[in-house]
Amino acid sequence: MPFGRGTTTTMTEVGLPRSFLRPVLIIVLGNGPSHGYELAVRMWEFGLATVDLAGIYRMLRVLEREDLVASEWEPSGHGPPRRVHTLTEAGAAAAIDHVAFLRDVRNLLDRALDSVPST
Amino acid sequence: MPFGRGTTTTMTEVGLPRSFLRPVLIIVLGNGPSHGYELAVRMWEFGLATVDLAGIYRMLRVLEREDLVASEWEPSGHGPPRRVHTLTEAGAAAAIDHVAFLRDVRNLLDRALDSVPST
DNA sequence: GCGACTAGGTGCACTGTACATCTAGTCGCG
DNA sequence: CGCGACTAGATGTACAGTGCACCTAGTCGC
Repeated sequence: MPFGRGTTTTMTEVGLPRSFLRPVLIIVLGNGPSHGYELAVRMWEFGLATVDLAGIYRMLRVLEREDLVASEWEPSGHGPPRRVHTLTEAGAAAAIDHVAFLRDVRNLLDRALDSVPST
Repeated sequence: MPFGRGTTTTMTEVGLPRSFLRPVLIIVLGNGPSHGYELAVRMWEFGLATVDLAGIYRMLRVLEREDLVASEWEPSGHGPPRRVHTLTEAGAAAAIDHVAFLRDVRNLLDRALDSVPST
């Protein structure tokens, strides 16, 4: 999974639209603290189609301003220092909400797709 | 279902994110030609959370520029004339693609939600 | 004539995002 | 040592999408 600089990992297969960046980012952070670069991998595995590193870093700053995420620098001794992000309590609550949101979207799609005649 | 002027029908229940406006609009148009005002109702029934009339009219113009939609004015004898929109051949093909897209999103969400420990 | 309702549309400010570009750390190699 | 590859994070900018307020214009009932 190579995440080149401004790369946008355009998979041949489809993926979740970019508008899921925020919920997915919070949810994968619920699987344990991590730094942006690795979060990109997790999000990609989660099904997000286009994973833009720049967008992730920006979103992490936004979430930090909103107190859903806290971060601290950690020397890696194997490259530049990493900024490790953790969900705050509010963030963990948000994660639960976002999972519920994704579930709702899935259920809506289920119902909606039933009503579509064509295949 | 009252769609006041700049109304944004904020349902208490959740709904599909606004980023689905384009695919949903094309899909509901596949159920038969219609005018913007009624399309809003169909989209709302389809599960779209926030239905902004202004956004729909704008999107219809965009789709027309892209030759996915054709429109003609029709006097209604019961209010102002309506602009009735029809899918072009390319639009019908796009509708099929968009249904497939929604199906893919649902399947991705299915898999992704399985991997989430919490409930 | 006037207000309610239907239908369509514009203007504008704000947000989100893609893409390019930049900094800076480690490691391996000649 | 000097240099390139790789990892990690960040900014700058231009452009698209959207939310909200507002505007036009038709019919109908009073």
